Amino acid sequence: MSTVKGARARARTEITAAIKDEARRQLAKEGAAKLSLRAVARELGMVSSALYRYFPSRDDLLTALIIDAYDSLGAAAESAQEEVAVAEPLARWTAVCEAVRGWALAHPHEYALIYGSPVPGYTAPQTTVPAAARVGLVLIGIVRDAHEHGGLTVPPLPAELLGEAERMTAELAPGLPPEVGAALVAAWAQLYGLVGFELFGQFNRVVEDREPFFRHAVVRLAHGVGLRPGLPGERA
Amino acid sequence: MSTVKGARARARTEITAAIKDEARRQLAKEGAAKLSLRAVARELGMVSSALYRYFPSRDDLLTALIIDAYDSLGAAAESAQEEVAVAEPLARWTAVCEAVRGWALAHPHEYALIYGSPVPGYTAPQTTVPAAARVGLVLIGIVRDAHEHGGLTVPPLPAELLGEAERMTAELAPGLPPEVGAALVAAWAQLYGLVGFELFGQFNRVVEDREPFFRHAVVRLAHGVGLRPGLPGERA
DNA sequence: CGGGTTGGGAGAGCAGTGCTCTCGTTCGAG
DNA sequence: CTCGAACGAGAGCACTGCTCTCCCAACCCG
Repeated sequence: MSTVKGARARARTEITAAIKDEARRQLAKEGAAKLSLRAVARELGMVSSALYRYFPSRDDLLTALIIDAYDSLGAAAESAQEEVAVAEPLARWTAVCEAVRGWALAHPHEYALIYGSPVPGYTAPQTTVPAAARVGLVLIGIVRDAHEHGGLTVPPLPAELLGEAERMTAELAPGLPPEVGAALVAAWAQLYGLVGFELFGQFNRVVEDREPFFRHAVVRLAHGVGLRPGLPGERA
Repeated sequence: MSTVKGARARARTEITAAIKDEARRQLAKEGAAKLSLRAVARELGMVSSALYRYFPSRDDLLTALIIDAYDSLGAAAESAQEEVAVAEPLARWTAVCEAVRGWALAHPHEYALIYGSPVPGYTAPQTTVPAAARVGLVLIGIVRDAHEHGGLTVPPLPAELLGEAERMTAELAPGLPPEVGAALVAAWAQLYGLVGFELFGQFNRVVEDREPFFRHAVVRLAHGVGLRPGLPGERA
């Protein structure tokens, strides 16, 4: 697709991109709360009302930025994963987690935009779902590989959780044991807790040397989903 | 303190409280972003400029609400703890975690205010620190009791983390082994991750039956800091 | 009791915001 | 070539946080 297109359509995509770029710049500098449509327009040399030809509202602009942020984070996670051999699932796991943390520290406001407090009443449109899922899919893939090659050991579930664990595992990681699926979702949320606490200042005056702390926490998270240091597959 | 006070001082504290109450109402209904000084003043039948006699800026009002929220959450955690015997640390742990989750679900916007994305450039004033620490202190207390009565088993730390773990444990939970201190801080952040993911909608279409999921995750968190189901103290 | 001090409410006003509407212009498909 | 759609400019509305000035009433002290 993306045929030659007339000058008008070309201009439209270019201007749309320019608006998003400028908005992202303001977002990175001042945060979502201070992102002003008028300021973006001003910086681009256009008048504020013209901007509404491209984004029907401020929320729509933010939504576009959210999708981009999810994609950027997902891409970071994917490329981190690809740099470690499949046969070393624990190393893959930690690499991905550290990539997530690194991305968050490099793009704090964008991380806050996607994982921080959502605007009340604002429910993310379905458009964001695929982009948002990418990091989760990476983690699922790592654990699935480990499961197929080596086997995972996770303590059994309490009876009250069994049904729900089976349901959600079947839906998002079919083939994995339900204990692993449940542990995976929990680990995902906990990873987000670790990153968020550091990013949002909750570790100030508590944890000083964050990298080793995070590394260790993430390894223990991996243990929680059954990934163990030695014997990942022996025979890849 | 708090002597009879003249009518003027009395009115001041009353009006200050009324402003906070109305602000809290708006916060609960619409969220922090839409909390408007003018709307608060309007609702109270005063003019907006009068409100600045009580709070020098919108941020100061928000800070007051943040402290109140921390205190309310801390009180919820403390009272949940007190309802379970000291001799059952694991039950205490889960009770406190569930109290935190319950409070968060009951006061989503206030939870977002304290644990969500902070306004960029806004660093929480030192005033908030004691209130913010209460939940952490409760968790530390539970683990300390368990450690003194029964003993905890936590895997050893990697060398690179030992020094930092000793430092932070000495500072906020002296007496505990450094492995436990580090695990505790991590568990605290992870608890926040679990609650945040549920609250901010990240579990939508993923986890449906949240209570058992949370309960199980929290028990495994407790295992991570060394709390084990049986033998907590035998002899309280 | 009386006068000065001060705390606090009222109002106007400034600069900024998101968003709407109207009015020309210009591009491009039929 | 023409006519409709896309687009930019500008004015304007309702709202925001915050400041400044004015003025009254409560308070403290002699």
